[in-house]
Amino acid sequence: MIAQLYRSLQDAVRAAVKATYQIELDAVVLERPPQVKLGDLATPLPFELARRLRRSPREIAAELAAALPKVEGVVRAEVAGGGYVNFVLDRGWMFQKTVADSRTLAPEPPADAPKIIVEHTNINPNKAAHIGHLRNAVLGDTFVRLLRFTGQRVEVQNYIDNTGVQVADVVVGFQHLERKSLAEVERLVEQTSPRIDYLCWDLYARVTRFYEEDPKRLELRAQALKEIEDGTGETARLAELLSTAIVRRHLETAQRLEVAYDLLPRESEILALKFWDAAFEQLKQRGAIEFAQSGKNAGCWVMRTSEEGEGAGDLEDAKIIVRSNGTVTYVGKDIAYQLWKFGLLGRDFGYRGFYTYPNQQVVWMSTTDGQADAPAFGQAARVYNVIDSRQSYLQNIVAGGVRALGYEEQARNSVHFSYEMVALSPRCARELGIEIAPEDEKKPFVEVSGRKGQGVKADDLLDTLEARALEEVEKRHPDLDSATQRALAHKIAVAALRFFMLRFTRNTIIIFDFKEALSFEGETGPYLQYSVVRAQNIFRKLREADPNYPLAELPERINAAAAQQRLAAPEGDDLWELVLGAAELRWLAEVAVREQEPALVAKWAFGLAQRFNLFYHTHHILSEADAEKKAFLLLLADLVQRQLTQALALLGIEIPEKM
RNA sequence: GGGCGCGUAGCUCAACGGAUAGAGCUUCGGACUUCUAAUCCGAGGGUUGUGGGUUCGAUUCCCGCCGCGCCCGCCA
Repeated sequence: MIAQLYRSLQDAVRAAVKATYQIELDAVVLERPPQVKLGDLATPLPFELARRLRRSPREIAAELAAALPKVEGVVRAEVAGGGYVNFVLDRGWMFQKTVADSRTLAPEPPADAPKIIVEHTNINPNKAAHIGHLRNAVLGDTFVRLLRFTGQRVEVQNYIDNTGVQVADVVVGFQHLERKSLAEVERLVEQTSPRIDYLCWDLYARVTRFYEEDPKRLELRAQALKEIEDGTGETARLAELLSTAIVRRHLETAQRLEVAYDLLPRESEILALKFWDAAFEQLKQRGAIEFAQSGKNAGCWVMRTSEEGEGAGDLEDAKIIVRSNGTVTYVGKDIAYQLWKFGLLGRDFGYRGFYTYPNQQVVWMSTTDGQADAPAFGQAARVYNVIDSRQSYLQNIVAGGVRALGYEEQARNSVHFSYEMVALSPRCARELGIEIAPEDEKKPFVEVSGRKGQGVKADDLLDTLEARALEEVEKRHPDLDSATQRALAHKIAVAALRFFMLRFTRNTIIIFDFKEALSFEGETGPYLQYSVVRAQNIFRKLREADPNYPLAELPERINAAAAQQRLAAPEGDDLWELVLGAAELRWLAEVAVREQEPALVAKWAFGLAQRFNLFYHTHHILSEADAEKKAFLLLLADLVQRQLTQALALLGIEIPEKM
């Protein structure tokens, strides 16, 4: 609700400044005063104007307050502190508007609205998903939810590198370490214990050691890679079998966490459908890449890394796109893929339905031929690539490639949604039995490494969380049947995990530690769920005690004047802060999208839950004797419950029926 | 060597250039016959790495230094 009010207030301040001082402002800073007593919104603008006008900030603040045009919802503007203008909102009006807003669904975007593609997860299909992948998937999925909530049309892609060296490595493992035939691996893929992604987790680490023992064995990898890229023959079949089976496991893991995708584009189709050839032609024609005649990059096609202009980038520092043996690098394929996302490649994948979620939503996968009834993919107006910050150099090259082709707008809309990695705390590494190399002894953390098999597997962590949650549920609800208990424990575990991944801002390295990740108390997902469950319990008890209580009539019954009476300062300050918090949801979601920072939503939701818990302790609603006050408190609890439930849905957290 | 990032309470983290730098955890003390305590209240905790600069105002912007991390491959 507060979003429109922010905007109209900013416009009003801008108008007042223009009318009074003939100054055009582009942005007006609005903030929350430190205490609600001082007002509900404030601008420090007079300080800034004081310099330009050579007058005291307080004088200017007074003039601005007087010159402010009428803004609906704002009762008055006043001078505060050394020169702030503080705004006081109409509490009753805000309450009524927020209640109405919380009961209104945002309209679906039209089918031809500009499309946003979010690419996330992108786990190599050669091993189980680990906590690093989890941060990527949870950040990406939450961002998708935020985009959709703010009215955007979104397509979610999870790129599958099914023909790369990592898949080649496990293929080498099966062929040369395990000495398994294709038929034998087919049986392994079907079995549930050990599941194939776990089995490959260990095998991948063994293959790494196998190479280290004798580097000549890397020739086996090169040979396997060549056969996989070629796409025919037994080795390619084995790679296809393994990668597809592991992708299925990854989808199931993601599904446990409420993470879903629309499309799985695969590298095998990028190769088979000659996406690179199309991109290569464009890059050569527009001079975006150059053939190095001499120097260390002789025989390669390279792209200059610095922008045009005087530096112009040295050919020696340029990034190799095509090797001297004529094969394309990973970045080259990535440029082709990026061009395809914007509909700039002039080619398309075929598509087939690959996996169906319980809600009947289909995940599509790229193929060479494809189904006629497939939806239209790609053709995005903007692309977010959710990839950790270690790849920012390569992401810059991808966007640079798009720009070098003359697609300036698409280059600007190629966004690297960057975040820091998840690492293991030294204690955690010890608990996992990871040997720490002597030179790494003093490091503050241990990097997760799929190659070395060092890390916490996503499903293991979720299993542990579910077991912990189940203990708590059994303790509190011994009467419930086992299936119900498990369902509750699952929701709580997901909340703990997703919130843990979201409470850190993007550029904070998460140093993973079991003690913190397994907590259900304090700043955690279960705390938030518990707050909502408490609100729900009030209404459940009310229905039990008084089935005919006219809940549906409350929004009509509590008009602005009635709400104002309850919220009036100073007695109503605490309740008003709760209303103000609840009103911020949509505004906050917009900020989180603009800043690409899902943690803002997590922090905000936690703050609102804290205020609600305090409210819950302070006001015992059901025993309230004053019927009108009780009605108001009920509607307020209902409002907060709705907004918190919505906020948690944005974080991918569901509300258990009981806790 | 070059590029990017980080350094805030004992620990883990917040804080669009604004008012008294805030949370959680930990520690200590208190609140359950109640809408279930996965909760709440109170206390303790800070030279925001360091030295300068810009500014009415700096945790935030700029520069130097110290410490730490990541990236810089004809790997992906």
